[in-house]
Amino acid sequence: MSLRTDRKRVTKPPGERRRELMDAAVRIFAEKGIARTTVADVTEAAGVAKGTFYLYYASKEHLLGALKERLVDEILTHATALYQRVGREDWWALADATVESVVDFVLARRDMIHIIVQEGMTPETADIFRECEARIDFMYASAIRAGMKAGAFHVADPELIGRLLHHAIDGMLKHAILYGDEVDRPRLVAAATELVHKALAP
Amino acid sequence: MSLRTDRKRVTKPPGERRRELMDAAVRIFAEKGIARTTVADVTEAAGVAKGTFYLYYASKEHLLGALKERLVDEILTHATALYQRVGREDWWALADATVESVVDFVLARRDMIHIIVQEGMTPETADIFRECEARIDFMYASAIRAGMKAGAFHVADPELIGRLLHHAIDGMLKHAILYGDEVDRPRLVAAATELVHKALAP
Amino acid sequence: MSLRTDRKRVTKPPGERRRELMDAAVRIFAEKGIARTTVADVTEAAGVAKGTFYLYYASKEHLLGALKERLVDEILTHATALYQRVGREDWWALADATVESVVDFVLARRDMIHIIVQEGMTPETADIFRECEARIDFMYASAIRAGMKAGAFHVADPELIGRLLHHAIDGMLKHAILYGDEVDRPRLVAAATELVHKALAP
Amino acid sequence: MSLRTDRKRVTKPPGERRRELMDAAVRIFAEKGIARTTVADVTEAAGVAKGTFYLYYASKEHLLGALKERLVDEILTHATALYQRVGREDWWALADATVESVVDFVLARRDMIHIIVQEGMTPETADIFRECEARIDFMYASAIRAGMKAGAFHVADPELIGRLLHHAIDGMLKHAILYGDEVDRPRLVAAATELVHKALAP
DNA sequence: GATGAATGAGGCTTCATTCAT
DNA sequence: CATGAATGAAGCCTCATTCAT
Repeated sequence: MSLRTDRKRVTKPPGERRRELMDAAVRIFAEKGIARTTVADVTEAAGVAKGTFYLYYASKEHLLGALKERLVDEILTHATALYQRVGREDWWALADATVESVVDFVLARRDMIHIIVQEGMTPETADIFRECEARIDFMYASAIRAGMKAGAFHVADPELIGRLLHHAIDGMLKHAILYGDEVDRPRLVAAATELVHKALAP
Repeated sequence: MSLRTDRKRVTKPPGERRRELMDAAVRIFAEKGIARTTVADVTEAAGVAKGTFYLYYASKEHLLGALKERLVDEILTHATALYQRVGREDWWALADATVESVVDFVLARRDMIHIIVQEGMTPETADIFRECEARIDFMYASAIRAGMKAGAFHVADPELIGRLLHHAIDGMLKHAILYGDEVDRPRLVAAATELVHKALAP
Repeated sequence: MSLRTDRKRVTKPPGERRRELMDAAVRIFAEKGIARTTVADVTEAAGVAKGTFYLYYASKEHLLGALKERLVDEILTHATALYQRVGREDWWALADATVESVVDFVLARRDMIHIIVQEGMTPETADIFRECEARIDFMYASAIRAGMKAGAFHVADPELIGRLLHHAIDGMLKHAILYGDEVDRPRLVAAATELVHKALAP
Repeated sequence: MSLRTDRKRVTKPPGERRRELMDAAVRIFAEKGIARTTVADVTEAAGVAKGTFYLYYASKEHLLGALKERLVDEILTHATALYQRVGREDWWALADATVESVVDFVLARRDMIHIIVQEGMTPETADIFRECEARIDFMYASAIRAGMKAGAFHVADPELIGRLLHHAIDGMLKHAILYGDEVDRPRLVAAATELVHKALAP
């Protein structure tokens, strides 16, 4: 009945092992919750011995921190790429592209988002997210302001409208992920686009 | 000879004890997180002995369940009250009142919302929230549809727009609660109202 | 084959439990060494559950600290009692009594001394022993000086001679305890007394 | 790509490697205690990889054994050299020389003595020390007896007096080493010599 | 009902030792 | 010979839960 793989002792480059542990952790954390996941669960899923975990992370908490940082990096990279396009193309096309891009970005990271939504915010790690959100809010606000200057958009409070729209889409997706709902992407994109258009239209 | 607080052995009506435990739990959970809060922390905050806890709740998990149920009840009561007003008064006034009402409802429950946002969603308790959200979504969608029928509103996808608007405001508030931000209520209400108006306007 | 006592849940006064844990610890530590003794060993010997240990001591290290403090207290009490007699009785009789008394004191605490000799000095706990030894050295030196003033003793360096004599007897006893040797008390007392007499004689 | 010290793969004669490991171990053991020192600490201090350790010692325990044996060998060599002089020179000069020689021997091995005093006596290794001490005690006793036969010394119990004097000086030094005290060598030698003279004088 | 000492399962972490390179 | 990533047994400690008073 033993599932013990009778592991062969395999040495891998540190980067790869790290990634394997991270990926295994994301999978298991999303599946059963962080609190209910033991380090043993993670290492088993990653196919390594329990001790190996501590070669790469000082504790479960540290692994979580690394996961969050990775997500934050990806978010910022993604957001920055979109932000670069501001002013270089049609304002409404960019708005539409942003909606779609955000939807796809989040859906491509269901597990990780699930973790965050489920129980991800300890006082210690809240900071990196707050910082991340602040930067994104700034980009949204700046983009809206630029669009207003160009005469394309008009809103009374660019900053808050940006954040409200952000939360609208984000909240929708997180809700679906949290409850394991199927997402009707085209319909969601259509509705979100409608909302954004109406919100930004002069 | 005990060095502990020489607690008096006080008998209280079950309802009151229950409420005391719940309130203490909400306070402490919000403060240091559910996982990091022990049953002893809760009973200490409630001013009772550890064993007393188990006279009222079968487990820490059950207390959490009770807390969530209480919140869900309040949410539904609140939403239902608003929903009763549909069709009986001016559509835009009702929309505005709803925005304000939701904002106040959430802000009045910072601690409990903090708990939920932070780490409150276990697979077991997800169901009651999903159910709750579903009902609310239904009310929003119904109200919007009614408003459309009355010629006041116009949207392409009442259901999704309702949910998007809901998440816009909700997400905004949760974000503030999670990061302990001060909320500029008038400004938030103004921006949210602007968004709702634009979104529902024909 | 199970030796599990199927422990009855017994509540005892804190002082008694503490003492039981201490006594069990001294026994086991002396028997198999501190490093090789686990908390489980101690609790088993004390007839309590593992968790009970932590109701009384924060860690194995803390228990050790408490044991050492207890020993230091006993040593100082004993030394002080002897020191009170200085000047009130015959100088040589007091010297003889001191020798005997020290021998008996140490032999009555074989286990605890064993622990100390074996591996008892961590940087953290060294301080309380250094302090203890300093006080005792002071008493010996003072007593010898007093005896000199009274014309009974004569030594060139009262302080160092006091310490040398102290170490002579102490080292002898610790050696015997460490190696589990039988101690021929009368012979040891006779030899030590001879040494002390010759050392202090004018 | 490694972030570690890029150690060169150096092959050294076994004797040298052994000595390097021993010396590193003595240094680190004395510094932080045996229990708190890991094999990794030792190899790091010795500038070799962890695995290399096991090419030279079967276990941490074995290294400790080797260390102790080395000390015991040195002690016996030293003691034997002194013992050879018995009967060939002035009795009191030899006594004085012995005192000085012992003081210097111990002080030259502070670290190793520290290790022994601190926590070095396991049931397994106690034997080699007991044997060592027995031989030394025998030499002292024999020397004193010879001195008595020659009319130079007089004591009632040569064996015990020898051991007491031995412990007097030894204990003094160990105490200083254990607590990191500075040793006033001339004063200590003077006092110890005084004691020895008085003790052995007829 | 109320208490809080006692319990012990279970998770975290360390580190001596192994072994593929 | 030398390396150091990998292993996993072993121990520490926490804390939800029980139960004798």
